[in-house]
Amino acid sequence: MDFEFKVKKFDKKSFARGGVIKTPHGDIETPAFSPVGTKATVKSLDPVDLKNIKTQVVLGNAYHLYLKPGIETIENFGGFAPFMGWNGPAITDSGGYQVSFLWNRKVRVKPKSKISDFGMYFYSHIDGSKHFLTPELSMKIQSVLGADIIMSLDQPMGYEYTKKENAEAFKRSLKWEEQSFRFWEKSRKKSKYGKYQALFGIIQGQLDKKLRNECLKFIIRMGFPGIAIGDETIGSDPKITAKSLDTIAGNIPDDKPLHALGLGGGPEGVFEAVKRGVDIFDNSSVTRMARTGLLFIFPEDGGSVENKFRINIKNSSFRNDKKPVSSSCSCYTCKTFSKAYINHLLTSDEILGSRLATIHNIYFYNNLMYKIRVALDAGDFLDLMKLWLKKI
RNA sequence: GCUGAGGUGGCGGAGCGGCCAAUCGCACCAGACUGUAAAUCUGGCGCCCGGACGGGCUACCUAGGUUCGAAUCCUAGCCUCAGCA
Repeated sequence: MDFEFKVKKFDKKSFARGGVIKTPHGDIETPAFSPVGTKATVKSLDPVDLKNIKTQVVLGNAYHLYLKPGIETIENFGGFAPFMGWNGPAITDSGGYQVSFLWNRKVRVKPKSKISDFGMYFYSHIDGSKHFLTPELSMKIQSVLGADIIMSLDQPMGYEYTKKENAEAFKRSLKWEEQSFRFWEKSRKKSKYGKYQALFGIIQGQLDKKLRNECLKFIIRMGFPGIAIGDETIGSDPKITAKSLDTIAGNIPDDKPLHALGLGGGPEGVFEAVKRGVDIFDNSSVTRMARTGLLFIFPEDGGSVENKFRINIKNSSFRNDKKPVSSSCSCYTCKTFSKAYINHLLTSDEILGSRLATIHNIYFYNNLMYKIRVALDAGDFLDLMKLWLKKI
């Protein structure tokens, strides 16, 4: 079997589930966190670091890697994971989010990208060159990137869209996802290197239960081996994330893993998501926050919903703090260094600071997911959640 | 000693009669951060009135002076730097 998702334990009081995703490059125990390695690097860490902090899978991006170094280079290395020296399971994103994001957010760059039913015109943020991203191209890129899990091309709905734009985006995503599926089938569901790639359909629809489920049914009907859920409502506010996931909680088939794209909201967001059936998720802010000084702390160290389970290590109050970032954390950073030292490194823009902080944050997340898996196995997931959030 | 240049907020450095509590950068203090265009971005940053607004006070080396009004002009002093002896 090339790809398989198996639930080992269903939580009796919620939609949470513990299981395993089997991929050509190894197993992923779920629920799992995937650090983001957009440009074929989890910023500041190497694969040995990643393994040491129990990383199971990394996520790369079609948009960025297509622009640089380009798929010809990646192909010479047999995929982006071998390129970066990572031999475990990998995921790639389709690029849909990136291009829409540019268009949607009106950020810094002109000209903006243009989206039609045929695909997305966009201008490279690196050299300004014009490109046209279609479902076919995204699939082609992702085939070369060679990840075990790949994403359909979509156009996420957005807060800043008008009603009409959102309706268009929704329809367009269904169309593109179907086209992605067809191209994937045509390439016999395999990467350029002959390994099976599991294509995930992405559920759109924001907080609209009808749209979400229409999309979900379509994905199930098509026969995608996995399901992803995305857009801004999965973002950084745990309450909205919960609302968003409530629209489809309980409707995910037992044999399809559910991936939350860009699941933010810290540990609270993770619990809310797992409770509603999320099996795997990625999030770029875990590593970005590390670099900017926001480090996660366990409840034993004072982490709570109120402080979002984190401290800002750059705050002057830590300048002379000899204690580790988290005394109940057994990552290399916490076992070896003081808060004062991490404070010093990050406020001095020393590169070691980024690395040590990133090690801690990813370890924290992987450890949290481990604790959740253990709790699921023991049948007391909601107790763990209550312990952390002081509520259910 | 002579000649020239200059002394501005923690630092660098604008301003050269009113629009100056003083551009800007750094540092500092906070905040934010979704499928990473992020070692990024945003805000604050003389003191006081709790924050904003508004207001008060003290300020541009020191001491005087000119002026309705001076960081900006004049005089003296002190100090720094460069060149020459």
